[in-house]
Amino acid sequence: MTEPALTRAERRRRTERRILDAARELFAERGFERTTIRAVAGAAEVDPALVMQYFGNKQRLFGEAVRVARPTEPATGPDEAVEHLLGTLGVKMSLPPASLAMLRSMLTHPEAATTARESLSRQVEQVSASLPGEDARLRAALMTTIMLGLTVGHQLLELEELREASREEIVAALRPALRALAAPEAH
Amino acid sequence: MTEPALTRAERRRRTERRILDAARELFAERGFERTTIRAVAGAAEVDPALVMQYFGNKQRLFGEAVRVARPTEPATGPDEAVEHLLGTLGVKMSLPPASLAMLRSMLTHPEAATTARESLSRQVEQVSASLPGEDARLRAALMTTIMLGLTVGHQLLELEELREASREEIVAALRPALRALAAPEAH
DNA sequence: AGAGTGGGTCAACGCGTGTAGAGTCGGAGC
DNA sequence: GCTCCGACTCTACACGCGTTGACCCACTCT
Repeated sequence: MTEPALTRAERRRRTERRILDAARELFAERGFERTTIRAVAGAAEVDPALVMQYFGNKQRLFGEAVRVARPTEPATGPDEAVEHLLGTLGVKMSLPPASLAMLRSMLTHPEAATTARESLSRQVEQVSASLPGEDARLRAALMTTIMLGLTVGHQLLELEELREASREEIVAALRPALRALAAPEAH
Repeated sequence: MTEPALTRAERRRRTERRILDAARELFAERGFERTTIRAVAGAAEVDPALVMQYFGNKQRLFGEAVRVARPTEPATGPDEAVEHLLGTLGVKMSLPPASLAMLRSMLTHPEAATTARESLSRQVEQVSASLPGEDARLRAALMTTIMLGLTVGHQLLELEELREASREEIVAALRPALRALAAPEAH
């Protein structure tokens, strides 16, 4: 019938990707502890042992699932920093599953916590560089944690009060608050 | 020697409290999944079976450990709402262990998530009532999630950038941002 | 066509967990 | 002073987990 025409390497990458996608989804949904290798294998329609064969152990699977490309943009000025942060809230306010997986587990899994800290520190550094004032670092940290709180509340806790607002409404309401932190003198 | 003079009921309450304190501490530190009944019993210097006898099962133990008195203060005005939120950050920015235990597990434990949602919704409602404007509810939600992000970043993730600042510095830096949300017209 | 590689499965092990029930023992009550 | 009660412990069970090693079988290569 239809030619499968899948080389070995292709098949391998395809199932490896299926496993990784399933893992990301489950980690994002339930966190590290509540996600079992068996569940991942089931979602990927694969034997649990194959997951081990590909990724060694659960921890490494998590590490791979959570790995995400991180584009670093240069700093310009306070207003641009604010808009860049607000732009972080993608269309329909959804982060990539890999990031959600990491965030979901950051409070209960040591390695996820480390990854989250590093990622947040980078963002603080980046934002801080484009802010004026001596306490720029603290204000950048506050701006970053504001975005963190918003993401946690909206994506992970799924708070009604946030879910019933559109992205634009949230951005519009939040902008003044971030501006107040970005340029404290000019209020 | 020294009179123990502990009645049965007293002894019982004392050990029950030791268990509950140990549970709170461990839940706050490691979250629900990583905290074992055996570890709680060990920390309370008690047999694991006694924990079961007192609290029935792990879930109920968690529920008891997380239970916290919730004072509801009446709403007055936007400025008071801001100061009330800022006042939430207690001395040295530490929440009661029961609250930390709940927060630690809110992303990975369904029941903790529900409790967190309810608690946050109450706060949104309360703040919202003292804000002007039609989108008061959204702005109140944003103010609440800002505090949530700060608590998560400071208490649970222990971000350096926040830890190296004093409570007063944080309050001072954050106030304008909250004010911008509380009274959007008067900027 | 035959050998061999490698993607994939099967069955099982060891461990730690939450949990249950029988048992112990010292102080309280008559 | 004997008995009972209740705080507390001991032992064990069943289950689900991460993980392992042997195995199978289709496709590729010569």
